[in-house]
Amino acid sequence: MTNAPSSTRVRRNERQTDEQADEREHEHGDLSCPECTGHLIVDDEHGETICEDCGLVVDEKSVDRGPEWRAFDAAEKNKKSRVGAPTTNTMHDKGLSTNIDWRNKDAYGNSLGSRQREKMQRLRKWNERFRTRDSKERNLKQALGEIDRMASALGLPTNVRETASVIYRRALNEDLLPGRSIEGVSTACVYAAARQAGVPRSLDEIADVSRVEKNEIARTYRYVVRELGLEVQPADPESYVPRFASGLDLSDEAEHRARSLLQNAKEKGVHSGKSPVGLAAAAVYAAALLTNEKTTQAAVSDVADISEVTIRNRYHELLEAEETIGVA
DNA sequence: ATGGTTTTTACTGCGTC
DNA sequence: GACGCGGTAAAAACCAT
Repeated sequence: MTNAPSSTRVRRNERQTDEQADEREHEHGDLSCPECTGHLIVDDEHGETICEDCGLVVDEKSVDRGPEWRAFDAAEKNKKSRVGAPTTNTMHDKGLSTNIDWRNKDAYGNSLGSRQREKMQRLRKWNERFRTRDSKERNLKQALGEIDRMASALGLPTNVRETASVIYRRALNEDLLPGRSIEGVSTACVYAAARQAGVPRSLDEIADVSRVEKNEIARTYRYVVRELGLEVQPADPESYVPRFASGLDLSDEAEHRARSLLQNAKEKGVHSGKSPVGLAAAAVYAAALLTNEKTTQAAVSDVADISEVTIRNRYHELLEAEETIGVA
């Protein structure tokens, strides 16, 4: 940013958004503003002397020790601050938290007395406690953001997001996270939550909005489900029907038809071992034919992410099941 | 790792508009 | 001739063992 020394600038309300700013500003003796005779304040952060009342910038000679660029809120400010140790992403807290050495030596290398040693033990213990708690908070915050992002990308309702967050929290509390990425676990939580809520999304759809490989999602999902004892029934083909139907602009009648087709199939036990998505897609396609609504296999395959071949196979089976029911 | 099952890919033929 | 549909064989993916 070109720090043009304009003669009179006015800064209002742009000031201290965080604690640190408090210390940088202090009263500037008995000087008063040439404009309004208000108090002058030295703002070391920006190297300016400004009027407390009217915001007039009187002097801006001193060195700017503040953050690199302008910041519009506290978070951004922190990010752009020049101070602090270099951060690393390899540690859960980016290496910014306090570490207490395990050696019982003081700064000069002398051994500590027994009282001091005890004190250090207590400090270590508590420091550790706070540190891990903090890391969990941070972890959670990031995960929740991620969950929200994916959920809205998938058009999932808020109750699913909440379920996902709850699952995530549980995973976090049970220490399921170490060794797994936040991304992966939050994705798995979304997947699980969507299924539990009866609005399942296929692994492929999930993988599309996640930064994690499908394989890892599946693995993490199984792990989370197992460890948390989550009960997730195998996805019911019917739960896919509404989404596909509306994606194809089909009538309610067709949708209803698809459901009854599926129920029939269920009774005949046609659906064991087959992918529920395929069945649902086939049912939707068949229903569209039966209600004389225009659809193509290609269209269904597109909205359901299932190959046309599979749709054909399934929908033959569906119709067969329908006939045998009619005969029986 | 392996074998069995399901799904996908790729290709072909048929009928219709 | 392009399109929708049906079928097939081989490859790939998936799953339980």
